[in-house]
Amino acid sequence: MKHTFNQKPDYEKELRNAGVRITRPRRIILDILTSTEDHPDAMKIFHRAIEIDDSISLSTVYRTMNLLEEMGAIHRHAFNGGPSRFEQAHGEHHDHLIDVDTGAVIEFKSDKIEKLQEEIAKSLGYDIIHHRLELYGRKIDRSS
Amino acid sequence: MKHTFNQKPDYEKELRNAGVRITRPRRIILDILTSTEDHPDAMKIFHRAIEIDDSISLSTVYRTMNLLEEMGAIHRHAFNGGPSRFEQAHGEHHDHLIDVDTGAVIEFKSDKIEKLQEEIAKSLGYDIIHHRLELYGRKIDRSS
DNA sequence: GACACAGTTGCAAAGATTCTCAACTGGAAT
DNA sequence: ATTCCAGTTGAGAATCTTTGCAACTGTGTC
Repeated sequence: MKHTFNQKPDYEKELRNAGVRITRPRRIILDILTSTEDHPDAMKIFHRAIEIDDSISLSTVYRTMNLLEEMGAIHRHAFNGGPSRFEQAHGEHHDHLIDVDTGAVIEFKSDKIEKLQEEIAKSLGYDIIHHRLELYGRKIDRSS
Repeated sequence: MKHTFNQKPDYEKELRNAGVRITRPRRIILDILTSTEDHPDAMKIFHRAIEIDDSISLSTVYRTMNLLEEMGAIHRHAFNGGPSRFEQAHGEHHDHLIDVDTGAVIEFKSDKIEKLQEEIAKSLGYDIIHHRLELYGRKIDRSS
Protein backbone atom coordinates (compact mmCIF):
# COMPACT_ATOMS: atom_id res chain seq x y z
CA MET A 1 0.00 0.00 0.00
CA LYS A 2 2.04 2.91 -1.24
CA HIS A 3 2.01 5.45 -3.99
CA THR A 4 5.23 6.04 -5.76
CA PHE A 5 4.96 9.05 -8.02
CA ASN A 6 5.00 12.73 -7.28
CA GLN A 7 2.71 14.28 -9.86
CA LYS A 8 -0.23 16.58 -9.36
CA PRO A 9 -2.72 14.07 -8.07
CA ASP A 10 -6.13 13.69 -9.63
CA TYR A 11 -8.17 14.48 -6.57
CA GLU A 12 -11.46 14.33 -8.39
CA LYS A 13 -10.80 10.78 -9.36
CA GLU A 14 -9.79 9.89 -5.83
CA LEU A 15 -12.94 11.48 -4.52
CA ARG A 16 -15.13 9.60 -6.95
CA ASN A 17 -13.45 6.35 -6.04
CA ALA A 18 -14.17 7.10 -2.41
CA GLY A 19 -17.82 7.53 -3.32
CA VAL A 20 -17.82 11.27 -2.71
CA ARG A 21 -19.61 13.77 -4.91
CA ILE A 22 -17.74 16.31 -6.93
CA THR A 23 -19.57 19.51 -6.16
CA ARG A 24 -18.80 23.02 -7.26
CA PRO A 25 -17.49 24.14 -3.86
CA ARG A 26 -15.28 21.10 -3.61
CA ARG A 27 -13.84 21.59 -7.04
CA ILE A 28 -13.00 25.18 -6.24
CA ILE A 29 -11.37 24.31 -2.93
CA LEU A 30 -9.35 21.55 -4.55
CA ASP A 31 -8.15 23.96 -7.21
CA ILE A 32 -7.00 26.35 -4.53
CA LEU A 33 -5.15 23.62 -2.68
CA THR A 34 -3.40 22.22 -5.71
CA SER A 35 -2.33 25.60 -7.01
CA THR A 36 -0.85 27.02 -3.83
CA GLU A 37 2.59 26.69 -2.37
CA ASP A 38 1.89 27.91 1.13
CA HIS A 39 0.03 26.38 4.04
CA PRO A 40 -3.21 28.36 4.26
CA ASP A 41 -5.67 28.17 7.12
CA ALA A 42 -9.41 27.71 6.66
CA MET A 43 -10.12 31.42 6.60
CA LYS A 44 -7.53 32.05 3.95
CA ILE A 45 -8.90 29.28 1.79
CA PHE A 46 -12.37 30.68 2.32
CA HIS A 47 -11.34 34.13 1.12
CA ARG A 48 -9.70 32.76 -1.96
CA ALA A 49 -12.74 30.65 -2.64
CA ILE A 50 -15.33 33.43 -2.49
CA GLU A 51 -13.40 35.33 -5.11
CA ILE A 52 -14.33 32.54 -7.47
CA ASP A 53 -17.79 31.87 -6.12
CA ASP A 54 -19.08 34.14 -3.41
CA SER A 55 -21.80 31.73 -2.34
CA ILE A 56 -19.35 29.31 -0.72
CA SER A 57 -19.60 29.20 3.04
CA LEU A 58 -16.90 28.86 5.64
CA SER A 59 -18.61 25.74 6.97
CA THR A 60 -18.11 24.08 3.67
CA VAL A 61 -14.45 24.93 3.73
CA TYR A 62 -14.09 23.31 7.13
CA ARG A 63 -16.14 20.30 6.12
CA THR A 64 -14.10 19.84 3.00
CA MET A 65 -10.83 20.09 4.89
CA ASN A 66 -12.01 17.40 7.27
CA LEU A 67 -13.10 15.23 4.41
CA LEU A 68 -9.81 15.58 2.59
CA GLU A 69 -7.85 15.01 5.74
CA GLU A 70 -9.66 11.76 6.41
CA MET A 71 -8.93 10.70 2.86
CA GLY A 72 -5.30 11.50 3.39
CA ALA A 73 -5.35 14.06 0.59
CA ILE A 74 -4.19 16.89 2.83
CA HIS A 75 -2.36 17.31 6.10
CA ARG A 76 -3.31 19.51 9.00
CA HIS A 77 -0.77 21.37 11.12
CA ALA A 78 -1.55 23.19 14.33
CA PHE A 79 1.24 25.48 15.46
CA ASN A 80 1.24 26.92 18.98
CA GLY A 81 -2.49 27.29 19.35
CA GLY A 82 -3.16 29.16 16.14
CA PRO A 83 -5.74 27.98 13.62
CA SER A 84 -5.05 24.78 11.73
CA ARG A 85 -3.17 25.17 8.50
CA PHE A 86 -3.36 22.80 5.58
CA GLU A 87 -1.17 21.53 2.81
CA GLN A 88 -1.88 19.07 0.08
CA ALA A 89 -0.38 15.67 0.56
CA HIS A 90 1.69 14.96 -2.48
CA GLY A 91 1.09 11.70 -4.24
CA GLU A 92 3.43 10.00 -1.91
CA HIS A 93 2.80 9.72 1.77
CA HIS A 94 5.32 11.46 3.97
CA ASP A 95 5.90 12.32 7.59
CA HIS A 96 6.91 15.62 9.13
CA LEU A 97 9.75 17.12 11.05
CA ILE A 98 8.68 20.40 12.59
CA ASP A 99 11.27 22.97 13.58
CA VAL A 100 10.14 24.06 17.05
CA ASP A 101 11.85 27.42 16.71
CA THR A 102 10.66 28.51 13.31
CA GLY A 103 7.61 26.35 12.65
CA ALA A 104 9.19 25.19 9.41
CA VAL A 105 7.92 21.83 8.20
CA ILE A 106 10.27 19.34 6.61
CA GLU A 107 8.84 16.34 4.85
CA PHE A 108 10.49 12.97 4.91
CA LYS A 109 9.70 9.34 4.36
CA SER A 110 11.15 6.14 5.70
CA ASP A 111 10.10 2.76 4.41
CA LYS A 112 11.71 1.18 7.42
CA ILE A 113 9.49 3.07 9.78
CA GLU A 114 6.41 2.35 7.72
CA LYS A 115 7.21 -1.31 7.79
CA LEU A 116 7.82 -1.32 11.52
CA GLN A 117 4.51 0.39 12.09
CA GLU A 118 2.66 -2.28 10.21
CA GLU A 119 4.38 -5.00 12.17
CA ILE A 120 3.48 -3.38 15.44
CA ALA A 121 -0.14 -2.85 14.46
CA LYS A 122 -0.43 -6.42 13.30
CA SER A 123 0.99 -7.73 16.55
CA LEU A 124 -1.70 -5.78 18.36
CA GLY A 125 -4.36 -7.22 16.08
CA TYR A 126 -4.91 -4.20 13.88
CA ASP A 127 -4.66 -3.13 10.27
CA ILE A 128 -3.37 0.40 9.79
CA ILE A 129 -5.75 2.72 7.98
CA HIS A 130 -3.44 5.71 8.18
CA HIS A 131 -0.98 7.23 10.57
CA ARG A 132 0.64 10.43 11.68
CA LEU A 133 4.27 10.80 12.59
CA GLU A 134 5.56 14.17 13.64
CA LEU A 135 9.02 14.83 14.96
CA TYR A 136 9.54 18.10 16.78
CA GLY A 137 13.14 19.14 16.68
CA ARG A 138 15.69 21.87 16.95
CA LYS A 139 18.39 22.52 14.42
CA ILE A 140 21.77 21.20 15.44
CA ASP A 141 23.96 24.21 15.95
CA ARG A 142 27.64 23.49 15.53
CA SER A 143 28.79 27.09 15.92
CA SER A 144 28.14 27.45 19.65
CA MET B 1 8.14 -3.89 21.47
CA LYS B 2 6.70 -3.75 24.94
CA HIS B 3 3.73 -2.30 26.69
CA THR B 4 4.13 0.37 29.29
CA PHE B 5 2.89 0.09 32.83
CA ASN B 6 1.33 2.59 35.15
CA GLN B 7 3.48 4.55 37.49
CA LYS B 8 2.58 7.79 39.17
CA PRO B 9 5.21 10.33 38.08
CA ASP B 10 6.22 13.27 40.21
CA TYR B 11 4.86 16.02 38.02
CA GLU B 12 5.53 18.77 40.51
CA LYS B 13 9.18 17.98 40.45
CA GLU B 14 9.19 17.95 36.66
CA LEU B 15 7.42 21.28 36.61
CA ARG B 16 9.87 22.85 39.01
CA ASN B 17 12.77 21.56 36.98
CA ALA B 18 11.23 23.18 33.93
CA GLY B 19 11.09 26.47 35.81
CA VAL B 20 7.32 26.48 36.07
CA ARG B 21 5.45 27.60 39.16
CA ILE B 22 3.41 25.20 41.19
CA THR B 23 0.16 27.04 41.66
CA ARG B 24 -3.00 25.91 43.33
CA PRO B 25 -4.93 25.46 40.06
CA ARG B 26 -2.09 23.48 38.56
CA ARG B 27 -1.79 21.23 41.55
CA ILE B 28 -5.50 20.47 41.41
CA ILE B 29 -5.47 19.76 37.70
CA LEU B 30 -2.46 17.51 38.07
CA ASP B 31 -4.21 15.60 40.84
CA ILE B 32 -7.19 15.06 38.59
CA LEU B 33 -5.02 13.82 35.76
CA THR B 34 -2.99 11.44 37.85
CA SER B 35 -6.01 9.96 39.56
CA THR B 36 -8.15 9.26 36.54
CA GLU B 37 -8.26 6.28 34.26
CA ASP B 38 -10.26 7.80 31.42
CA HIS B 39 -9.39 10.40 28.78
CA PRO B 40 -11.30 13.51 29.85
CA ASP B 41 -11.71 16.61 27.73
CA ALA B 42 -11.07 20.13 29.00
CA MET B 43 -14.66 20.67 30.07
CA LYS B 44 -14.71 17.47 32.06
CA ILE B 45 -11.47 18.37 33.80
CA PHE B 46 -12.87 21.80 34.49
CA HIS B 47 -15.96 20.39 36.15
CA ARG B 48 -13.95 18.07 38.32
CA ALA B 49 -11.66 20.94 39.23
CA ILE B 50 -14.35 23.36 40.38
CA GLU B 51 -15.64 20.76 42.79
CA ILE B 52 -12.35 21.15 44.60
CA ASP B 53 -11.92 24.87 44.05
CA ASP B 54 -14.73 26.71 42.37
CA SER B 55 -12.58 29.70 41.50
CA ILE B 56 -10.66 27.84 38.81
CA SER B 57 -11.43 29.03 35.30
CA LEU B 58 -11.77 27.09 32.10
CA SER B 59 -9.03 29.22 30.54
CA THR B 60 -6.63 27.94 33.13
CA VAL B 61 -7.55 24.36 32.35
CA TYR B 62 -6.80 24.94 28.69
CA ARG B 63 -3.59 26.78 29.46
CA THR B 64 -2.45 24.04 31.77
CA MET B 65 -3.21 21.35 29.24
CA ASN B 66 -1.13 23.17 26.65
CA LEU B 67 1.67 23.59 29.12
CA LEU B 68 1.68 19.94 30.10
CA GLU B 69 1.44 18.84 26.51
CA GLU B 70 4.50 20.88 25.58
CA MET B 71 6.35 19.34 28.48
CA GLY B 72 5.35 15.92 27.28
CA ALA B 73 3.51 15.19 30.52
CA ILE B 74 0.21 14.52 28.79
CA HIS B 75 -1.01 13.53 25.35
CA ARG B 76 -3.81 15.09 23.37
CA HIS B 77 -6.17 13.14 21.15
CA ALA B 78 -8.67 14.64 18.74
CA PHE B 79 -11.27 12.22 17.46
CA ASN B 80 -13.47 13.09 14.48
CA GLY B 81 -13.88 16.75 15.24
CA GLY B 82 -14.86 16.41 18.86
CA PRO B 83 -13.07 18.28 21.62
CA SER B 84 -9.53 17.25 22.46
CA ARG B 85 -9.19 14.62 25.12
CA PHE B 86 -6.19 14.19 27.35
CA GLU B 87 -4.37 11.44 29.14
CA GLN B 88 -1.33 11.53 31.31
CA ALA B 89 1.83 10.33 29.75
CA HIS B 90 3.11 7.68 32.06
CA GLY B 91 6.69 7.91 33.19
CA GLU B 92 7.81 6.19 30.07
CA HIS B 93 7.17 7.60 26.63
CA HIS B 94 4.83 5.64 24.40
CA ASP B 95 3.02 5.94 21.13
CA HIS B 96 -0.61 5.31 20.28
CA LEU B 97 -2.73 3.05 18.19
CA ILE B 98 -6.23 4.44 17.86
CA ASP B 99 -9.13 2.17 16.96
CA VAL B 100 -10.97 4.15 14.29
CA ASP B 101 -14.24 2.37 15.06
CA THR B 102 -14.36 2.65 18.82
CA GLY B 103 -11.94 5.44 19.61
CA ALA B 104 -10.09 3.11 21.95
CA VAL B 105 -6.47 4.07 22.52
CA ILE B 106 -3.82 1.41 22.81
CA GLU B 107 -0.38 2.36 24.00
CA PHE B 108 2.78 0.81 22.71
CA LYS B 109 6.44 1.48 22.48
CA SER B 110 9.12 0.44 20.05
CA ASP B 111 12.75 1.18 20.64
CA LYS B 112 13.46 0.39 17.03
CA ILE B 113 11.16 3.12 15.83
CA GLU B 114 12.55 5.58 18.35
CA LYS B 115 16.01 4.87 17.15
CA LEU B 116 15.05 5.23 13.50
CA GLN B 117 13.45 8.56 14.23
CA GLU B 118 16.62 9.89 15.77
CA GLU B 119 18.66 8.77 12.83
CA ILE B 120 16.31 10.46 10.42
CA ALA B 121 16.26 13.70 12.37
CA LYS B 122 20.01 13.71 12.63
CA SER B 123 20.40 13.18 8.92
CA LEU B 124 18.21 16.24 8.41
CA GLY B 125 20.32 18.24 10.82
CA TYR B 126 17.97 18.19 13.78
CA ASP B 127 17.80 17.00 17.36
CA ILE B 128 14.45 15.60 18.36
CA ILE B 129 12.79 17.41 21.24
CA HIS B 130 9.74 15.20 21.23
CA HIS B 131 7.54 13.41 18.78
CA ARG B 132 4.09 12.10 18.16
CA LEU B 133 3.29 8.81 16.47
CA GLU B 134 -0.31 7.80 16.05
CA LEU B 135 -1.48 4.78 14.13
CA TYR B 136 -5.13 4.72 13.13
CA GLY B 137 -6.31 1.19 12.60
CA ARG B 138 -9.16 -1.23 12.44
CA LYS B 139 -9.29 -4.49 14.31
CA ILE B 140 -8.43 -7.49 12.20
CA ASP B 141 -11.56 -9.59 11.99
CA ARG B 142 -10.80 -13.27 11.54
CA SER B 143 -14.41 -14.41 11.78
CA SER B 144 -15.56 -13.07 8.41
C1' DG C 1 -33.63 14.51 -20.57
C1' DA C 2 -36.54 13.85 -16.31
C1' DC C 3 -36.88 11.57 -11.61
C1' DA C 4 -35.71 10.32 -7.25
C1' DC C 5 -32.92 10.20 -3.36
C1' DA C 6 -28.97 10.50 -0.64
C1' DG C 7 -25.24 13.50 -0.13
C1' DT C 8 -24.10 18.32 0.24
C1' DT C 9 -24.65 23.19 1.16
C1' DG C 10 -25.43 27.79 3.41
C1' DC C 11 -26.81 29.90 7.28
C1' DA C 12 -27.21 30.67 11.96
C1' DA C 13 -26.34 29.08 16.32
C1' DA C 14 -23.70 26.35 19.43
C1' DG C 15 -19.43 24.60 20.93
C1' DA C 16 -14.41 24.62 21.59
C1' DT C 17 -10.19 27.16 22.31
C1' DT C 18 -7.36 31.13 22.64
C1' DC C 19 -6.52 35.85 23.88
C1' DT C 20 -6.48 40.40 26.48
C1' DC C 21 -5.65 42.54 30.52
C1' DA C 22 -5.95 44.04 35.23
C1' DA C 23 -5.43 41.77 39.57
C1' DC C 24 -3.05 38.31 42.05
C1' DT C 25 0.68 35.08 43.80
C1' DG C 26 4.79 31.87 44.11
C1' DG C 27 9.16 31.89 45.28
C1' DA C 28 13.74 34.27 45.17
C1' DA C 29 16.28 37.66 47.54
C1' DT C 30 16.75 40.23 51.60
C1' DA D 1 8.68 37.70 57.60
C1' DT D 2 8.64 41.29 53.98
C1' DT D 3 9.37 42.88 49.51
C1' DC D 4 9.47 42.45 44.75
C1' DC D 5 8.49 41.06 40.15
C1' DA D 6 7.82 37.93 36.49
C1' DG D 7 4.71 34.38 35.87
C1' DT D 8 -0.05 33.17 36.45
C1' DT D 9 -4.96 33.69 36.97
C1' DG D 10 -10.13 34.66 36.21
C1' DA D 11 -13.43 36.82 33.49
C1' DG D 12 -15.12 37.74 29.43
C1' DA D 13 -14.41 38.90 24.60
C1' DA D 14 -12.64 37.20 20.45
C1' DT D 15 -11.52 33.59 17.45
C1' DC D 16 -11.82 29.09 15.50
C1' DT D 17 -14.59 24.97 14.41
C1' DT D 18 -18.55 22.03 14.33
C1' DT D 19 -23.50 21.18 14.04
C1' DG D 20 -28.68 21.23 13.02
C1' DC D 21 -31.70 21.83 9.60
C1' DA D 22 -34.22 23.18 5.50
C1' DA D 23 -33.12 23.91 0.77
C1' DC D 24 -30.42 22.38 -3.01
C1' DT D 25 -27.75 19.34 -6.31
C1' DG D 26 -24.89 15.34 -8.11
C1' DT D 27 -25.37 11.00 -9.89
C1' DG D 28 -27.56 6.65 -10.93
C1' DT D 29 -31.75 4.87 -13.25
C1' DC D 30 -35.18 5.01 -16.52
